[in-house]
Amino acid sequence: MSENLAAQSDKTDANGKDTSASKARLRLWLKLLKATKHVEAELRENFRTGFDTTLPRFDVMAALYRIESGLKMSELSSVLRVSNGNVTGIVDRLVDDGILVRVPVDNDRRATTVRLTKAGREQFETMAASHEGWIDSLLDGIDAAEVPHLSEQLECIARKSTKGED
Amino acid sequence: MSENLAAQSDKTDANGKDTSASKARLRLWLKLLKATKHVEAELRENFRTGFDTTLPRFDVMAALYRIESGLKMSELSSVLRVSNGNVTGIVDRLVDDGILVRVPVDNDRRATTVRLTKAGREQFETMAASHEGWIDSLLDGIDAAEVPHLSEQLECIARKSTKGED
DNA sequence: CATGAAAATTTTATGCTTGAAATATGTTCT
DNA sequence: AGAACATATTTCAAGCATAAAATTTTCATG
Repeated sequence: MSENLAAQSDKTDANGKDTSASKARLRLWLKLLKATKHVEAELRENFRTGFDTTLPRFDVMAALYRIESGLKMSELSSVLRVSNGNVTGIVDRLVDDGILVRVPVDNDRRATTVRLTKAGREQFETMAASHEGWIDSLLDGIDAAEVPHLSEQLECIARKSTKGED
Repeated sequence: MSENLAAQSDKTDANGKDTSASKARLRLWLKLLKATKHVEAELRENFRTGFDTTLPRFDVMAALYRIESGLKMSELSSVLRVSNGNVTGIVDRLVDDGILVRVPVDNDRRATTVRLTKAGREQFETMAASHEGWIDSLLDGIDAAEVPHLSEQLECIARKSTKGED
């Protein structure tokens, strides 16, 4: 849990804020969380009012759009990093809406592949264009020149779990 | 939705990656999301196995710990930026567990104030110490010198919604 | 080929989250 | 006082999310 615990003891700045490294990281985390939640909330609202859909549905569609041959349920679940049961529910609803189809897998009756329908692909393309615009304007407070550096810092956080495949 | 759309047209780098500003922001957003989800997942797991509780419960307790006099349901909901109905449910369960009490508000029988019990304060202190340590180690890939700059960038994203009260 | 372990998925129980409708109380204005 | 509006909270329906148990099918091995 970090080696230099002995060294730091309630330093505070002129405003009384704790300046220890761990408090600074805690504040950074809160800001990270706040920024992310803010963007997520805006996106959710935009998806809801603009397309009557949700972020999780969009995420599933996005994953399947890239892989035209489709993905197995377990692959979807691992790409999206959500639980198996969760994927089952989201996919069920997307199938009901004609956006996805389940295709049996040859030689393995346990598994099913999931693919976008034509309608699903078309809907995704429309939504993806809007989505990119929304993100662009939500993040327009960030100087373009800073983006690479910022990206790199964020990688440092995510890196430890996932063998970073972009 | 951003003024300079006419100017950018499918530039790609040596690896075929789209290098337009909006794609770069999109990738930044995906990294931001990934980092945040990763930390959240670790925290959830730690709260679950270590204290048999959840992040939303901790958030409620944290908000109430700072304000000893308690908060009204609506205040909690606005501090935490979650819906009213959501707070109702979380508070209900925390009250059942003896961590919170509901106190009627004088002169307004519509409202109730919510406060931590003594047990609640004690539990929170224990958990907050662990929480700070978890964050410290989850973010230890970030150079301490970078924290202020990074914080500032993140503020740029969150700023547009919330009149930033830290 | 039987049996048991492993794999893919679904089901179940519980909780978080939202938006909208409902309930109850308070305030204002005539 | 009564009507109309506003505020505080809860309830409701739907969906998202998890972990754990259950189901079905496959595979390996004796």
